[in-house]
Amino acid sequence: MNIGDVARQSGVPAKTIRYYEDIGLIRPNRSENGYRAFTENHVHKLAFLGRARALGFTIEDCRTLLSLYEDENHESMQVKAVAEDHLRQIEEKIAKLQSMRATLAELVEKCAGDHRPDCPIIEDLSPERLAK
Amino acid sequence: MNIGDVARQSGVPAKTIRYYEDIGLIRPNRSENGYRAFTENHVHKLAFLGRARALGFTIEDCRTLLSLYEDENHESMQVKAVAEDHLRQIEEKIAKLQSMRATLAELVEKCAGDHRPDCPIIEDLSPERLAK
DNA sequence: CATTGACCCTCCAGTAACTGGAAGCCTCAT
DNA sequence: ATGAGGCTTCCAGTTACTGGAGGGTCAATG
Repeated sequence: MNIGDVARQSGVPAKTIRYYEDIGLIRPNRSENGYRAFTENHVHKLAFLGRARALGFTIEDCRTLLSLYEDENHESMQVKAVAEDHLRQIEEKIAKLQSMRATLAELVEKCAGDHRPDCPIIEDLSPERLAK
Repeated sequence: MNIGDVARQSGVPAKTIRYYEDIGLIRPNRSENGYRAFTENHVHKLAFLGRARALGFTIEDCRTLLSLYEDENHESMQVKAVAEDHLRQIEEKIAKLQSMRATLAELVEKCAGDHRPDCPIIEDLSPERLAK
């Protein structure tokens, strides 16, 4: 199978597939003409990667998950550990963003948004406000 | 004032201050010895930048906000527009992360996390599940 | 007066995960 | 044989810094 077919079937862009080969996530063979030659298994792996990436796992996480996916004797606790760790990081990010949102939403609401210069947003960012 | 003092006073690391000069966010003078020479105004600007970055504004947003901050005749609607846009993007990110969290939390909960290989997380990521 | 330690300087490289684009084969159909 | 796609490699750019090497400067001390 050529890269285009694999891209269509897995949902992973050809460019990204080449990149994944570069960093050693997949290792397709080569045809005589120099084209990458993929198997069904590669399609599976790439779909797996696409799904994992969509869940926000890092490439390094993906590398780990992929090796567990391929390992018949993996223990579910290994997988769970990776996922739990990732979940924690997502929750941290959410918390940080929510705090930003709260501040921003408040400032935006207080700002008249008219032709005058007075603006609580700028004031909040300004250090002079501390001196007042 | 030297960069170290400014870093302490503004809370922005020296390394970052140099970077901000590189990309034209601030323009300190130079002393005869080649050291950057900062004024109080630079400290204000850097503190402003630090605050804006903490709220998640991009550097380009910061550039805009800084110029509005410096412009006596700015209109609050200009500021509000930038902030609203940013707020929208934050909300999008939150939504995306929350959706990831929901999926992940469910999978993590369902995973036994023991020595057996069976794992709903891996299964969810696997494309074979589609064939079943 | 020389040295030491704390500052400061300028590059250069690396981070994460791609993405776009140029230049140039390969293949198949007309 | 020619033209449209598809494939190849390699280089550069994205975001916002951060770390480090190699090397001046300054103030105080022995």
